[in-house]
Amino acid sequence: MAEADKGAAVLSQDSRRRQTSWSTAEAIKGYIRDHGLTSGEPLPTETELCEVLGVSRSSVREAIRTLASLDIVQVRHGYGTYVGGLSLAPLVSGLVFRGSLNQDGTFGTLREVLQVRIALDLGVADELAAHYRGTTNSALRALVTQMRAHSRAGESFAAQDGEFHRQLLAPLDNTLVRQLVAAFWEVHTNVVPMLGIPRAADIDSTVEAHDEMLDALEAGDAEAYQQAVLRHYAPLRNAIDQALANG
Amino acid sequence: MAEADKGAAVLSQDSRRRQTSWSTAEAIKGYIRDHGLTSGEPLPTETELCEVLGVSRSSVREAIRTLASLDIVQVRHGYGTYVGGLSLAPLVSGLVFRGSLNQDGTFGTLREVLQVRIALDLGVADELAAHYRGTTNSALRALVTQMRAHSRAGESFAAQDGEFHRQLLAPLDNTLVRQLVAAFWEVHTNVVPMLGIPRAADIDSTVEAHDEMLDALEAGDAEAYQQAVLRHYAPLRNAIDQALANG
DNA sequence: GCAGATTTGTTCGTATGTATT
DNA sequence: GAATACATACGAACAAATCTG
Repeated sequence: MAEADKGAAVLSQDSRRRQTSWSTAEAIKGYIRDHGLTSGEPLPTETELCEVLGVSRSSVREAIRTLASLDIVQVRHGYGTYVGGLSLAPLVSGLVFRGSLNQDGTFGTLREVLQVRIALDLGVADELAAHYRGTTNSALRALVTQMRAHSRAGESFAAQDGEFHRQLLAPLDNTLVRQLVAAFWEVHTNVVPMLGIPRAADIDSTVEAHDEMLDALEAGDAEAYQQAVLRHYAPLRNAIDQALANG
Repeated sequence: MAEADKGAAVLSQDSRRRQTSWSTAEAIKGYIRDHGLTSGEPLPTETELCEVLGVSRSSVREAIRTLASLDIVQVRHGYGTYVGGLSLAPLVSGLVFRGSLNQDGTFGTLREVLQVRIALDLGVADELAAHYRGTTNSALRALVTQMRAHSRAGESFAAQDGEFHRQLLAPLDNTLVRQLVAAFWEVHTNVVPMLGIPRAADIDSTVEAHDEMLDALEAGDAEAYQQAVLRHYAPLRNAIDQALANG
């Protein structure tokens, strides 16, 4: 585990260099790397790791718990420990917690998340337009139809919205971008209910913007897609600005 | 801790709902929230938390370790536990580990990180241009000068590059974006050395692109800034594409 | 469905290292 | 330097969950 340790260099090295729980976590990461394990494959049992690493079970457990919270390993009670999904779940829970700390921070977090979501959506315009040019996408259109129905009935369409964005970015050859977009969508939908903001009057335009985004992409027009993305986020952006101005 | 728990819903809810170490971590988060604690403020000692939460020390310790790995709390050996910086450190370490898993994944990770960095830099163009319009920034210019000197001497200028980007985005009224940019910069600089790629011949153009970015911003020209950003990343992008094609 | 083996989860007690006063 | 408070580490025991035959 020579070079890859540098990722943990964000922490104070010297003070933690000797601590067994820290080095144990690094050792387990090294074990995964050296044995070429990938997501879902089993790790040795806790007692086996104790022997291999030469530390007590308590230390192994704390190290495993640390790695589990980062989704590097996954523990199944009574069965075993496995390599985790390496997802962005820790990012989500951290940001949601940050947003839940205080009412001011909630609005601020949402505003900041919104700007990031917009930047990411705009940043993949070219790649998406190139992929969708000349295609027809009935599954995505169906989701918009469902969204429209729910919106007119005054109901939430979060599920369909999430699925739309997930499917829309599915062809992207960039796992990180897809995970980031999904993560910030999740933070977004978790933070919004904390605010108790009234249902925006112009929420319907968000639904229609999904259709416009798809229109633009199927026409291969990246710029029109970007404009539709901005219209898509406009109602929420207005609601936040208004709330920040009033509060 | 009613609604804010949803952030943890990414994990398998039912199986973890009853586990004390999981609920203990949630309880500590609730303690922080309910007492309005902010970064740097002290938490009760482990033994006090045991009494308040009614669980054993081991469970409290594992919960604290979980939260520490998410930078929600910070433990100072022999002194006490404090509310953490709520930084994006877990994101960095997770991505660096992902990049270290295998050689193929390293290039892939770098390529993906690069696309995200570009999207974020482009996404803040308007805000930066509005802020820098008509200003002169000697500190940033000095960093570019240092970069140029190091580059011509065949040395690394990573430190100055990181500082340049950090200072450039400092005026942004968006903590999340600044942290994300810094985090991905860190992942980037940690992953690159794993590849052993030769020094690109066109690396000098990266240095000059920093000057061009600043020129554009001081002129208030967001679009010129975006072009400079793309030029800034072009050498590395070429190196990656070439490596992916050859390997 | 049941019983037993395996594995993780929780707890306690004790000894040690570390930082502050 | 001494005293105090605290975190760190270890080992052992028992509880709970899961799989296998």
